[in-house]
Amino acid sequence: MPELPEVETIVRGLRDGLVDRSIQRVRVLRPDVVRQKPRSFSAGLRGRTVERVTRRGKNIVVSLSDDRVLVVNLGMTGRLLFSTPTVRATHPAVRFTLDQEPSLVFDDVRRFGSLEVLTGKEWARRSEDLGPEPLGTEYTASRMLTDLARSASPVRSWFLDQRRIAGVGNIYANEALFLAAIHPRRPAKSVNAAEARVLHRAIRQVLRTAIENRGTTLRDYRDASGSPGENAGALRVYGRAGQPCLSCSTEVQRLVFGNRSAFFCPRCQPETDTA
DNA sequence: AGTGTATCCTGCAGGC
DNA sequence: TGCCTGCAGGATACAC
Repeated sequence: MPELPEVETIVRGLRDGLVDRSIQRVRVLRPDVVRQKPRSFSAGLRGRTVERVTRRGKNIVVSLSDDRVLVVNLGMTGRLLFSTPTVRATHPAVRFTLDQEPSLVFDDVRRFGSLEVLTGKEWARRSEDLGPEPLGTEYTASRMLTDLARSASPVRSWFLDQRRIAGVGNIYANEALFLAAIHPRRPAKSVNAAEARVLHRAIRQVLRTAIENRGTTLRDYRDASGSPGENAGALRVYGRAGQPCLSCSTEVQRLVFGNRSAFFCPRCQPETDTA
């Protein structure tokens, strides 16, 4: 569900209400979303104060006193919500009672999400396994080209691999490839320098626009206040199989590989490399 | 080493 | 109405 723009929106929405709050009580209602024993998970959080709320890839990173870090990955349907009378969790998995109202709840229908308490060092090591932040100033087109050149996998699959680039998921991978006129199944290493420049600009553009629109809500995604995002109307190919391409009116195609759907315009994104 | 497939889980939409 | 199938924004354990 949530990709970089959705997680960024949630993080921004959590900051004000969470920084300087202390965690008083943790109730694990669904142990399978917690990656450690519920007792040690709770013990690692209880009594600690929130110092920062940041994002790394698709992870929400809550930095706490005593060198603890709560890392939340939302999976497909996870939400991290301030629990107010108007915002009710439908599938609460973990509840956090703070020193002030409102409390915080991790809600997740499918329970593919995960929560974990780490030390700062453990988190730093984990973070090294993630690729660069696509919106970072140091992420250049030439860096992207170098990384693409190392992989023979389909470029859409390349985007989804968090070790290569952090935070991109299926929606924005497909959108960026459409903007760059690159077929989703083309080998990553077949993307040439000129195409990489366009693709680099495209992924950053797509992610920035989605952040401005507060994320894409297709079904489940909500921000920390329970509000949906407004980016769905900005999507050009994702989920539009059978509908006309917005550039050329050719039918948008759906193709399944790597267990995920890819959406593309066969005319705007020919499979044969133009390289 | 790198890549593709199967699996975790629930809910919803569409076909019959 | 109900039953069935397919599908979903993610990550990961495995087989090759």
